[in-house]
Amino acid sequence: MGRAPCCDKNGLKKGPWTPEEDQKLVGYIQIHGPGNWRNLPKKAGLQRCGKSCRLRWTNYLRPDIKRGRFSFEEEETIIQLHSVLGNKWSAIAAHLPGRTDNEIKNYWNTHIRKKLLRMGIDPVTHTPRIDLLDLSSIIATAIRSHPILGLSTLLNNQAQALNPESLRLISTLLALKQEDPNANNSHLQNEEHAQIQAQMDTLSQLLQPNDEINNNTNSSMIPITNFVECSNSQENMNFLASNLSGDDVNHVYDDGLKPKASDFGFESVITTPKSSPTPLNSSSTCINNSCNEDERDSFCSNFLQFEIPQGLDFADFM
DNA sequence: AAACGCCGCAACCGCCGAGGT
DNA sequence: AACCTCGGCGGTTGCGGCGTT
Repeated sequence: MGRAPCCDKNGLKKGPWTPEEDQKLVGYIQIHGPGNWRNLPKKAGLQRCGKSCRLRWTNYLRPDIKRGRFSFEEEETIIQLHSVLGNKWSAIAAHLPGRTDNEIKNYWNTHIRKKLLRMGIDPVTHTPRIDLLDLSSIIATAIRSHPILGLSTLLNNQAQALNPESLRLISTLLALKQEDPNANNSHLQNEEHAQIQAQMDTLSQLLQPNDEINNNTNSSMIPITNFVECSNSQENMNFLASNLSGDDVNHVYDDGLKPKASDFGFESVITTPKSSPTPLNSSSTCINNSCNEDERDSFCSNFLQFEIPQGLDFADFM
């Protein structure tokens, strides 16, 4: 059993603060400073416990608190710091002037966490989790939107026919690829390459029986195995990412600006594979002006590896 | 217009560590 | 060493606003 809550004492008010209470608290602190929180409410004429007063002050009334939406830079910083610090909200807040730990925690739980989950990233470990992805929609959208695969007709008509085993195989394949996102196929170990090839062959077979239209449109098709055989895994992932849709394209940060094209690059967040022939700002990737938030989410889901920002001194965190 | 469900956020709760006695 | 107080932290809750049906 823990200590009894400090608010259990008789007559102490709980719940939302009134403007009058705020005024009393601010007025008292402006004159005397916070001092002893336990004694403060009595001296300030408040029917609150000290803890409640402290929380109200630190999370809401403090004059240096910055309100409004988190900027893209702040969001990026939170994700970076969280990948290093975990749920150390106060430590994270220390690097975001004007933001409280409570505010950051709320923002994490209501926005960032969900976003990461949507991207297939484990919000605890910050690593891609293929089991978190809504693979059916990803694959469906990707294939539907990418004519070079020649599977658009197949999917338009038979998306439901993609059985769970097919999707499982695709997920296995993607997971394999994600183990070494920098790897060019030519660099794959023979064994790994054979494993991927085997997966793709099986997938092709699984797709085949349902692929009536496939047979009618053969002239424009390339084998599905080309999906992994194209220049490298980076392109495969970009291809998937580039075909995802989202709902936050018009997101406006509190600086009044829409995300810039460069924002979508997550330059400081993502480790860009140096071997990639397709730079993040290339027009052939999703990183362009027409890219929306979910697209960049999806992009991150495949490549998200957090770099330590150069400006951060991690001695501070230890 | 009403009912319902979802979401975001302020506030609360319980625990912990530091410091004092 | 044991106990107590206090401030701080992270997890959770509950209410109000908003959108949808």
